[in-house]
Amino acid sequence: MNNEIQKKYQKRSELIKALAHPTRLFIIDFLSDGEKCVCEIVEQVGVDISTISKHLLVMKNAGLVESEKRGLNMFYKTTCPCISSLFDCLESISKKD
Amino acid sequence: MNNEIQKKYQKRSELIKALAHPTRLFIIDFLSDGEKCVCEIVEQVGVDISTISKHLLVMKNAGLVESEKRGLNMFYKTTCPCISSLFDCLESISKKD
DNA sequence: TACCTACTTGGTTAATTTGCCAAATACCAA
DNA sequence: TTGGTATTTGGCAAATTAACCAAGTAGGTA
Repeated sequence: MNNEIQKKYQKRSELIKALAHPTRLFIIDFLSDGEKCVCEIVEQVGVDISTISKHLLVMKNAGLVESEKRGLNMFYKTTCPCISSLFDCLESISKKD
Repeated sequence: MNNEIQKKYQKRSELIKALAHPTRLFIIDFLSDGEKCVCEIVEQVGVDISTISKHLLVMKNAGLVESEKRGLNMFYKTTCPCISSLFDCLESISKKD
């Protein structure tokens, strides 16, 4: 792999890594019916708020979600409607087991 | 997240993790025009053959590729034609930067 | 101001992943 | 059987990731 090719797949893998965690996948699904604030996500997932905040940062850095502060709350929403079709593909692989 | 939900996203993340490495993504693309033996992959990627072998095992365990031995060679091919559409989705996110 | 709530960041530890080398295995040919 | 090629497996060190707690920051309210 030359340098340019390497860079292409590096970038692609960074995006995929940002999805590659059960909690982050759950959050993506949870956000699919509209934006949520951090405390709503924490309530659903049931881990420490700092852990959720870091997961959200990972996804934000990857461009998967975006956030907006209103009052005391930080609201997160997905940036990409195509994500769900991606999961359809993944599910079809899973079913082969 | 209750136990069943947890399990669902756990499984999904395992599949995604199997994709989440530049070398493995390259291999998936490289296999898209037909099966290849391990030494052909090694030649393209340029890392140790044991490293490639382990990457292939990760993808095989996830159901992303399958293998067949013929003579001295082990041939690998993808199991899922939908993978490339998945990458189209990912690229559309990447371009937002 | 002082205090409260919502969230982020820093720091530590444990677990997981990766890559290389060396050794083992599988198949083929002389 | 001896040896050679292709691949896998074991083992180890380095790098990365994840979870928690504690401390810090931002905005709202009394």
